[in-house]
Amino acid sequence: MERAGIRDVAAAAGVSITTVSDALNGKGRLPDATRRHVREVADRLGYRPSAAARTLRTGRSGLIGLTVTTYGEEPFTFTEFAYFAEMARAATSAALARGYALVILPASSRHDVWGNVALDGTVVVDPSDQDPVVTELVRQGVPVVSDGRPAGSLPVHAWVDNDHEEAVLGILDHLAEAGARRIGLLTGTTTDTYTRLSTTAYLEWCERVGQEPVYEAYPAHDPCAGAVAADRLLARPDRPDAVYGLFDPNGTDLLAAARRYGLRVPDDLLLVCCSESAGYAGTDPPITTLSLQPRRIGTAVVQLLIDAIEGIGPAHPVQQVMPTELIVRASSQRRTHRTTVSPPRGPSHG
Amino acid sequence: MERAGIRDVAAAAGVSITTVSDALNGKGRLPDATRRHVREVADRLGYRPSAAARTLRTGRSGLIGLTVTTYGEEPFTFTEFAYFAEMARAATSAALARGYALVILPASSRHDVWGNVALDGTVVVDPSDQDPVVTELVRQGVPVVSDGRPAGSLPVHAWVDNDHEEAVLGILDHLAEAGARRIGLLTGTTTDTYTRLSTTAYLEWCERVGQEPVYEAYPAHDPCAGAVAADRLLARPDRPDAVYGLFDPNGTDLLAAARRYGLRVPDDLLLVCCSESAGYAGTDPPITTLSLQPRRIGTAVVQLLIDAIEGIGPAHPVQQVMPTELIVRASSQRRTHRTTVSPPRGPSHG
DNA sequence: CGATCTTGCAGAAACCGTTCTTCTGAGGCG
DNA sequence: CGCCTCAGAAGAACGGTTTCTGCAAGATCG
Repeated sequence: MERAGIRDVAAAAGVSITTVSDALNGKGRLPDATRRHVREVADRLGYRPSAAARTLRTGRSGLIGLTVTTYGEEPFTFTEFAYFAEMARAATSAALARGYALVILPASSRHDVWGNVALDGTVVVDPSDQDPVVTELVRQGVPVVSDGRPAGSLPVHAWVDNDHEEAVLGILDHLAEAGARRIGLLTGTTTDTYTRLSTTAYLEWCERVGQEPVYEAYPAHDPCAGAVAADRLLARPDRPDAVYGLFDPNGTDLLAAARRYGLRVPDDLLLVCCSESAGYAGTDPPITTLSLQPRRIGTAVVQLLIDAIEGIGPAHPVQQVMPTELIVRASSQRRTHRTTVSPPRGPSHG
Repeated sequence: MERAGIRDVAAAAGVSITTVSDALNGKGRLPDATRRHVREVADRLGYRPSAAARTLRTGRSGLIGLTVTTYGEEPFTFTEFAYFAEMARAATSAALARGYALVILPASSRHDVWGNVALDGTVVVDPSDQDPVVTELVRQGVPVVSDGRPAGSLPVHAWVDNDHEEAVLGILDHLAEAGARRIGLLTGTTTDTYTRLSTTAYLEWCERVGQEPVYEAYPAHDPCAGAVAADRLLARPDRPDAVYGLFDPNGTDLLAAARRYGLRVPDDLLLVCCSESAGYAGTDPPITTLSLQPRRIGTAVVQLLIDAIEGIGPAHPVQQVMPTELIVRASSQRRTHRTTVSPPRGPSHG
């Protein structure tokens, strides 16, 4: 039982190949009767046009790459895990809704894999400086949209990102309002834009309010290093009374470290971390998190990319900044029965 | 600047198209000098073979589908979230290592998307009974391997699954050993194989040890229903003194419910749930979880699928049962809070 | 020294749907 | 009645690669 081709349909319907193609794709000038007849015959034969042939002729594959920079062997790291999963999920939905499918392609994939897939465009998550793969793609004229500001002068067609400075400043203010007097930061040693922007925002805030910065940096892609860094931060002589952790696992890391030092959260230590994990609603105490809203980002990135592929919208670079969301939980709110220092600005949260 | 085709390379190198193809793919009978020359010219011209043309000719796209049954709009549900993300990650790595890329294609995708992608094979996660997409794929001769036993008589080429009965029995024994006298179950109302096998294993165990079953079932794909069901379970007159929850969020749901009823974990209530979330190491108390080891499953599924695509290995259905891993934490231990890692009773150690 | 093999490469078919061009009547219009 | 237009449909080119077949020229062998 051979797969039916367009010729088979043409022969069975008693028309030409052209007519079949036109009838099925709604093109050409054909009377409805012919159209219906051809469609019916095609159905009866179980005809499915060959995706490969169509791609070859039209130059469109309907495939979008989802590229993520890798550390070591894994497609994405532990720290980015929940973020990436959510973002990929939203991107998949958005792409599908417009008739495209997503191909997962880590930047460090074997070169032959990249060469073997016909991509109409690519989403790049957190492109590293001068990423050779991205550079090559752009050179070939493949539309590229990035999640996260492209580092350096990577010539992407558009990017979507959060306003990381704004987010950090908001959190620091929130902690200060809750009574924090020395806010520490758990940050990364990597040079990516997220880490860099967040850290400088922290340093600027410290300078503005006149607080000595208290931070520890660690290699964020190492799943064990976070716990050690959290410990170091709380072991310092100038121990902070509030900490913001830039990476997803920092919440549990800091909570565990606090327990080891006999610090009660939020009484002795206020805690916030950046995470998409719903688990932080169930820790004891629940931890306040900053959500980067990966779903909105994933959707936006795909829309922008498909617009670029289909030649819709502005021909030149688009930059879209998405809001973040602070999910306030017990870890960043002092108990009401406790004597609170009057907050530096604004009324305290009820 | 047009993209260079194989003809351009042939012309520039002063040889035939055949020679270029052979030289670049290491086939044919060519002296090394010619090979080198052609390669050099191809490099100079920036020649990249067209993936579409190659696919058309060879019938191989190098693309593997990753299909997941959907509830509502989303590609995968909240309950399966962490599992799926881990599994997809492992599958991606495994596929890439063998030169294939993964395409994410929910079973409910628009039909045109399925038709527009040339797939060499598909991984189906938890195929539902008589899934029309899978049936169609198999009919077309596309290799299909499933994660989870296929329901009904879905004719997949191979499947990989955990031994769910074994796992449940192991957990129940573990809880009984920790002192549980009435073990409850939080289960689902869905008819999928995982839920069905786990529940019947529970019922059998109850019968064997002479315990009256105490369980609550809820629609697992509803993110809110779990909390309600957990509450119901602990509100019963015959309240259990230990609970196993079949789904990922059950741990936090049960913990919250226990708090509401003033039950201490593990003193008054022992808790275990099936989850891949690392967050359960950081709750108070840390919760014992059963890991289905999605990474091993994702890897195995892809290996099996690619073997089938490439015609390696047994021509007929393979069934591979993977071990689970019980990560014992404080929530299921009454005495010392030592953390051990042990698989449930091995099948051959009887 | 002719027959057979091997080497090095070229030509052309095949893959299969889309699109561009052309052809044929039929009907409208002057 | 002849010319023009246009609906309707057919034919052929096209896209880029792989692969099968073929052909000369030199090497080997009996």
